[in-house]
Amino acid sequence: MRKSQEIVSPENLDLKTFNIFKGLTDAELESLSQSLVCNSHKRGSIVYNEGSRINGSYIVTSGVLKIYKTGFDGKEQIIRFAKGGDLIGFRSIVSDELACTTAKVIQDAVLCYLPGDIITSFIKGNSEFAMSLMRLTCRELGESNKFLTDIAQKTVRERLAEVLLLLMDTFDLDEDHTLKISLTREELANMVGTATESVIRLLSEFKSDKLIELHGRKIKLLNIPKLIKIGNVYV
Amino acid sequence: MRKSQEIVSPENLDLKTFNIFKGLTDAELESLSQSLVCNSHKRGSIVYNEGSRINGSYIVTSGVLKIYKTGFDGKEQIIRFAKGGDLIGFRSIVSDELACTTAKVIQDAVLCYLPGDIITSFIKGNSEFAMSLMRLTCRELGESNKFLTDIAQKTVRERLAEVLLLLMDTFDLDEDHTLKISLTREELANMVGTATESVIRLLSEFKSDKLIELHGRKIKLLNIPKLIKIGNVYV
DNA sequence: CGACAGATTGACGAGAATCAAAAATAGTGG
DNA sequence: CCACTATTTTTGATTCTCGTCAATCTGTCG
Repeated sequence: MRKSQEIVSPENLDLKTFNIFKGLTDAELESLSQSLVCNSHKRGSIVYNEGSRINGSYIVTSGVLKIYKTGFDGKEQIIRFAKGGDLIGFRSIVSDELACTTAKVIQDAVLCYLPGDIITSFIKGNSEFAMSLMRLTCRELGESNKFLTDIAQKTVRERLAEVLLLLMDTFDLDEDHTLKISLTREELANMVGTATESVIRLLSEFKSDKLIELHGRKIKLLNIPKLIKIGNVYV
Repeated sequence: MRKSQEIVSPENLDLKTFNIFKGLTDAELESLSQSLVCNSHKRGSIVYNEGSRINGSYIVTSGVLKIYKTGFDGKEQIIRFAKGGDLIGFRSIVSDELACTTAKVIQDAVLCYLPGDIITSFIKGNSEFAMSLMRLTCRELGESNKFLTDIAQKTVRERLAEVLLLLMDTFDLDEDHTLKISLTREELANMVGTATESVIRLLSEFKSDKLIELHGRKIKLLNIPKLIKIGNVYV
């Protein structure tokens, strides 16, 4: 089973298109592109593991990854997804701790490795970069706290509706209102924080209520306002 | 009912003792102490409200605050506590968003206000400060993700044991193994993410099992290893 | 003393987890 | 491209944790 690790040339990569690098000078961008090593990773491959030491970060140029924690009984809790344009793994670099999540490819991806030293040197040398990285982290923290409250207080039904809407925001719908991302029922359950069977039952309830349509792993959203109402999602 | 807002002179405040300010130069510390306005806040007073715009941050010099989010049905979810030495409210400054939590005093506190501009200027001007603020945020993010997973996967019983241990780590025990912090049953429930009655029932179960002793709001930990086991808390 | 917030206990039901088994689908190798 | 296997999805039955409601009790404070 050949997985991941086919080198991709980073030359044709326009770093300026990555929001996070907007603040870098031309010289810094040059040194950045020198240090980048880009690889393609197949679905299923693990980029880094919870508990391991990470010495660098990865820029996602294409594909999708799930970032999750493993509970003490082995169940995964998906914290978020990463897609093209996202930077992953820098938390551990900055906080100087072991990785607190696992990053796994769920749609074939091209990732560019970025040594930790470069990140720290950019943070130290370029305050605008530092500020935007910090802004990113703070927003993520806000998200995480919101999600924490939802899981603690909302029912599974509410959370599932909310997750569908979240997936819509993150990955968009195609022309016919179908979520562009395909997840297994188990992955959905691991986002919602419930059992796979509960997700299945609720999805088919939503289907009978004409809120969604199911075609294998593809989910079509028929009635978004109602989903918003069910999920108690504001703004 | 006179609440909060008694001015306290900040002169006798040694900023160097605050970890977060370790990286600042003497000049910066000087300008910092010029800008500080310190007030005492009584139990029950709210420092800032979820959804409001914050223009500055607060250093906690003494006392305890709870930082919480309010769910759509009005129930509080406690995210964390802040005590002497902590900096609160800077997340919104950095991310340039409205406050995503409420900060409420639960033990009379002295707080020093710190204008947002100063924080941003320190971040921009002092890379060591930027780095340590970022480290703080990243650690908090790690915590939040861990807590998220726990709430999603652990039972109320496990979470209550874990919360008792967390309170031990955060606020210490006094000589006779009693938690130094006193919380209402409702506050405990809002940490654990459950109903008040459930906390009460489980606490009295723990008591019958000789794991804890209850004296009003004071909780004495009798069998910490067992609590660790129940809570599935590692390291 | 009376009022009030917080704590406690009991009864009950709903929501969700678990277990088991069958059906459908995807992935694999020849 | 087909057949075979493994994985995923689905459904049903059952159990049980936990939330809700209601009533009582306790302690505090003016």
